Amino acid sequence: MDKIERRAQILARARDVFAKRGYHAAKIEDIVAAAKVARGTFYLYFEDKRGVFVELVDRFLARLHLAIMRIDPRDPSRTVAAQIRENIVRVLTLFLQDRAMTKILLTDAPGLDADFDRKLRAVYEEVLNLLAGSFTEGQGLGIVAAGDTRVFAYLTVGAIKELLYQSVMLGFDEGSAERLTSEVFSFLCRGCLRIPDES
Amino acid sequence: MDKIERRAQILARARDVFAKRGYHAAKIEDIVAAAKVARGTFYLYFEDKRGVFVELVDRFLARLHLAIMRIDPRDPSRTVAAQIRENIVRVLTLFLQDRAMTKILLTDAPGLDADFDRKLRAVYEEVLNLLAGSFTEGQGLGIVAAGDTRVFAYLTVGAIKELLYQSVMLGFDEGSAERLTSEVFSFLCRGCLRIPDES
Amino acid sequence: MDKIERRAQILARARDVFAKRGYHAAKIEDIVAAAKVARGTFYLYFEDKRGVFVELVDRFLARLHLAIMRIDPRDPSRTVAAQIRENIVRVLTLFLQDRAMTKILLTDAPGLDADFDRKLRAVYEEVLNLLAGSFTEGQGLGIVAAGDTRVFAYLTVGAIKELLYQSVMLGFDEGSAERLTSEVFSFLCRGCLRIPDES
Amino acid sequence: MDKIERRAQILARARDVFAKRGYHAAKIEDIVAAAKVARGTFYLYFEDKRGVFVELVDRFLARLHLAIMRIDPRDPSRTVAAQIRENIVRVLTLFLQDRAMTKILLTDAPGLDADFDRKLRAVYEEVLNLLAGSFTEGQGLGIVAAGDTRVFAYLTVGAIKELLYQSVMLGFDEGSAERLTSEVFSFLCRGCLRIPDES
DNA sequence: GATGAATGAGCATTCATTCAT
DNA sequence: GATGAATGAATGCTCATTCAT
Repeated sequence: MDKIERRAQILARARDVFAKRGYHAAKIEDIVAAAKVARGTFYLYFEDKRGVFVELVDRFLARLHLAIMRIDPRDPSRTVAAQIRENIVRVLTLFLQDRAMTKILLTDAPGLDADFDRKLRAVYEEVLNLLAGSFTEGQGLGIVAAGDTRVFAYLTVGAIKELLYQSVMLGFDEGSAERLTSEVFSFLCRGCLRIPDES
Repeated sequence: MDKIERRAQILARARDVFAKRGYHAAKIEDIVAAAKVARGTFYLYFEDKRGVFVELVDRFLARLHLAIMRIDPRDPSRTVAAQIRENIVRVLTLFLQDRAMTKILLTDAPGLDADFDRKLRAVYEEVLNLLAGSFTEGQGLGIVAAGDTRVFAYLTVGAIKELLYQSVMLGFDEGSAERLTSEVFSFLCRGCLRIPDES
Repeated sequence: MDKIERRAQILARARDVFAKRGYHAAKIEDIVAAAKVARGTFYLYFEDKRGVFVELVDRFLARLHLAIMRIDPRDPSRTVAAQIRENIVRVLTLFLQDRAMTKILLTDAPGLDADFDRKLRAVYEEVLNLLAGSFTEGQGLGIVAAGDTRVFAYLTVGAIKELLYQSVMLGFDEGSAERLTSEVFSFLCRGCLRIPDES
Repeated sequence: MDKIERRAQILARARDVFAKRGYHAAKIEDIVAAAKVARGTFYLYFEDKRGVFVELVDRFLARLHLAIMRIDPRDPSRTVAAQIRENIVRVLTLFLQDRAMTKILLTDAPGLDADFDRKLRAVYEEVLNLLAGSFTEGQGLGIVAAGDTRVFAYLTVGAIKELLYQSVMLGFDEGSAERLTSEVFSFLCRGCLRIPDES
């Protein structure tokens, strides 16, 4: 087993342990036992416990980044609606394909420490800005409701995060991505209440 | 200062410390220093570190419980819409009035340990069932869209949780409850996209 | 309840707690709870935890002292044998009447700390010297076997201590003193083996 | 130094510390200092403080068990008297060779906690039963005096325990085993008093 | 490189003792 | 005197990290 493989092995087992036990309850002991390497070997490949954790989250965030594509209203080949759905389906699929990382990202990553929180918020901010920006742009095109687009972004992201968390916790399979996308998309288009909104 | 006050004092300072540092980084040392009591005094009022934490969360959840009231479609004095808005405003106000607890509940409470997680999920499940049940009832009355009401519940709760978390992190004041309620209510009624939903 | 009584009350309850739990496992909390006085009251009557313990042992040792009377071979009214038997019966009765103190003296008193151990050894030494001295005297009178009288003293005291300890632990009642005295006396006179001793 | 040696090293130093200070006054700090290992190393080899202590006692009790051999009255090669003397000499030698363990066993082991006390009593009971059984058997063969054999067993064991304790405390050397055996054997055969026993 | 034994700083918790009321 | 809340020194134990082999 070469260095690359060994590193990947530790990373993957660390991910499982973090997902199962949570960052604090996960002991280096658990990780090296799961990865079938010696304690010292762990430190040959990673700076420290925080190091593996951060790398796991960073890698996943990078993939998340790739999954989110800017909507182009002028794209002649795909409607805005289609592009939005594609984004949603890509994001849901990414998360549903990696349950462990979903759990880690949603429950352990925030609160690790001040430094990491800052970085996480920066990434999060970027996603929110992209989303809020798109909403603002969409308002100009008449395809987004009037209102505080930043709040729209929070509500949208929160709705999806919760759906993902519950899906992963309750064990929805990844095939659900399509169905869940429809539900989310509908929710974004028309909400769930059919009550005159006088506000 | 009598026992009740002293207990409240420690509880309040522990809350601040947990909110600021997170459960694991919060040391008993920090708590007693903040509460200006001796180490031993802390253990006079609470079983252990977990004990204060659990009590803080339990108390807050109890208040949350009181803030959520069942919607009565037959109430002649208040429309369903008004009742929903009142619920939302009560919940948002509760959280915005106690930033520390909001942070604790949203980032530290899940992941404390298996036992507490179970309890937390049970409470959460109750809220979700109430909401999903109301949605199902609402579908019969024609005031809730067709679809998986459990998913609606996840999306709704997630949207509100995220909004709250961001509000608290970014420092929105509690006066925002009214405005945020309007945004949430609109979102629930009409979503945010104005795109034909062919799904 | 006056001071004397209160003091006696605490002393008696402390004795029970020490006997039941042992010195280290006995908490001041247990003692004051058993004596039905406040924590602070305990310290009005006794220096500290060690203080009560030492007083209990001292008092008991004083009574033990009184129970052991020098054998007078010239006493015309009582034979030596009778005097020895009386000593044994008095000692056994004293211990059997106060099970708690028996347990405390035999298991907790030695090992309390270096200082107390010294004192205890001094008392013990006195008893041993008295006994060994009597044995030596007895050798002159032909009523004690030849041999190291100090060793005789150890063997005698040890035999009685163990018998007492077992009697108390197994719950012999104090009425057994007479019977046990006969057993001990016989043992001292003739041993238990009927084998020619060629040594 | 390999694992076995290191373990033995800690065990031996812990024994010395327990013997010198007593179980409760012995701090982990003292043990690791004496063993010249780090605090954590101690916990690498033993469960906890109670763990080392129990292991020390268990090991010693196992050796004690081996030292005590059943008397066979039909053995043509050795008289009963010789077998008894051999038992006594083996037991005395074992204890006199390990002063620290003698002190630990006699003063610290009883009273550690309820669980250990139970185990200890069980071992003790076994020895007593063996002894009392032998005495009963001996009565049938006419080589043991009439009387309560269980009491004989208590008296015998107590006499030896005390002799050992004093020997160790006062620093008799192990060469004394032979002489002490003679004294004990005589004591068991003929007692120490030369007074007509009319009981 | 790999190993796993060794390290020791760090922390929660206990409990004898004090002292303001 | 009596009370019991408050105190804080003391200590067992954990676990991330290091380093000799």
